[in-house]
Amino acid sequence: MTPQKKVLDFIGSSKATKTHCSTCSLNALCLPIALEDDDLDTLDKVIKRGRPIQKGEMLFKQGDDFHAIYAIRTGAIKSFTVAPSGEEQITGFHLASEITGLSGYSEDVYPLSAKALETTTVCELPLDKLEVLCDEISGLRKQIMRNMGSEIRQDQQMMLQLSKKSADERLAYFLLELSGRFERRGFSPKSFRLSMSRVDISNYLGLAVETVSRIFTRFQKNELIATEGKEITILNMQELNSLAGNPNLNSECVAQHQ
Amino acid sequence: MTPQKKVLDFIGSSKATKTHCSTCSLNALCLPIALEDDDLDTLDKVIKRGRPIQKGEMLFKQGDDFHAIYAIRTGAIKSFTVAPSGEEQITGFHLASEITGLSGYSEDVYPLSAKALETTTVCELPLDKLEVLCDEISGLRKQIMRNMGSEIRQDQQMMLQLSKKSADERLAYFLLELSGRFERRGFSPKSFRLSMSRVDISNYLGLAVETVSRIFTRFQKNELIATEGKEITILNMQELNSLAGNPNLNSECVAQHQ
DNA sequence: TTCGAAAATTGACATAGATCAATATTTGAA
DNA sequence: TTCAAATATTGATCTATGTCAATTTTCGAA
Repeated sequence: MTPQKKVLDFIGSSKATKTHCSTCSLNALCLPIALEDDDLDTLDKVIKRGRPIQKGEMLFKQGDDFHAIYAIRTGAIKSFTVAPSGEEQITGFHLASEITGLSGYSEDVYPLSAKALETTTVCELPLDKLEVLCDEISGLRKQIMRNMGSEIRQDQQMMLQLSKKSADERLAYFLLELSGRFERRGFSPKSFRLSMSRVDISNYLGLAVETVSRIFTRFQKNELIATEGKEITILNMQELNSLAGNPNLNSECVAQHQ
Repeated sequence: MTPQKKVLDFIGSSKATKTHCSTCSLNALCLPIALEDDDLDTLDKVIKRGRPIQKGEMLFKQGDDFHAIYAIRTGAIKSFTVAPSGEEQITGFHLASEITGLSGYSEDVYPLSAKALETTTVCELPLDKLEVLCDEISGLRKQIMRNMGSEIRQDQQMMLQLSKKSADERLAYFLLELSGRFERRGFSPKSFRLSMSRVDISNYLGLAVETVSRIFTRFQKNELIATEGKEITILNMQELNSLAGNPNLNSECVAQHQ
């Protein structure tokens, strides 16, 4: 595995750091190329590090001019579209180290809004500067396209969940998917913070709040998970996985014939 | 509105044509820049125009190496993922003039399969050549990213449909969305070919075949649509629109206070 | 043109999860 | 610390749509 420079580590620091990651996170802006120091400096000049965004504040709004993409340094945000009828649909949650705003590429305005779920700090990558950089640094272009590809893949995965899976399967999938993202960020996949409300979760999963709440309690009764405030602990990963319809995802040694 | 060169018109012909389109289709590779003749020649050398693909044949398969994106010249294809559990989920239909295979950018293999719904001809744009071209022609890169952005937007729209809308609303939305795509291709939005089966439609919309079938008959009884073989005619666009939850989408003159 | 298989339609019934309603718990501002 | 508002949980129904089953229609090969 080629060492990869994590641009986000760089973005996160005021000076260029040269951390490497062995596996590339689905959504992080990991570059499969080594950036020259010059390029790092250029990038540094381009990045805007703004004030923290408070819980409930908007990062950008549906219909705003598409002027930047954002790398999240700390915190979490939710993205959602609002239909002409007024219905809101949460299209995704973004955690630290992930990129948001990419769908703006569709037509020069953001087709969705992004709101902070907790106090959040971001790096703004202004589009005009990024455009120039993309032409200069071919690897950067590739990596942004890779990120967009991942978002497409993730959304299509979600379509499958929404159209084919039961409520139990959806919640199990949701928790495991989150868990995996924390793991890739180097945190424990067993215990993490659920910064979104039950309403947000139910909206995202296409279920009623009551249904989600009921399943949470049942999962706890069955000792699949434990919750304490916003913290959640996954007690039985194996079982949760099979519930989610992934017979043996995280199992290292479930050897079976055939 | 700036005249835009339709690369697909070019791709469709053996010699460079210079057609323009006034409005840019959501998914077509319309360039908002004018290509130089040199660039057109370069592009011409890159494009592979293969044998027609017969109904039921695969264009590419989930897990195949990501080596090309495809512009559809004639015909129609469906894209679908198959979950570890074996369930299939159709993630989209692609008609002539649209681009498919973009989600391959996520991780060097196609995360989904594409199968022809009828005899289909495509232009293959090999990735390696395209990469080089993207570096040379900045507008090309932008346009491909725009296409990816549109796909994200479309998928997220679909998430809303799948998680919030009733069966009636979904089918109405589906028909209108298709209609719109035909219109943008310069065909009648009122009468077009439904090349996908009821099973395909139901799978895509997250419904049972029986439900879709029932709604088709009901829509016909209510004189919203008429079908004859694979041809469908939209009789009452207005009503269908309000059913789909878009109170006044195509209405030019539904002026209302507020 | 005919025939068998695949696709579509229609009907009867079952159920997962929505909805409505009441209560409990958490949060955060004073 | 206290209290009101927001959020979450639990219970009792109701319903849209899935499932199973039986025709009917369409399609494509011989």
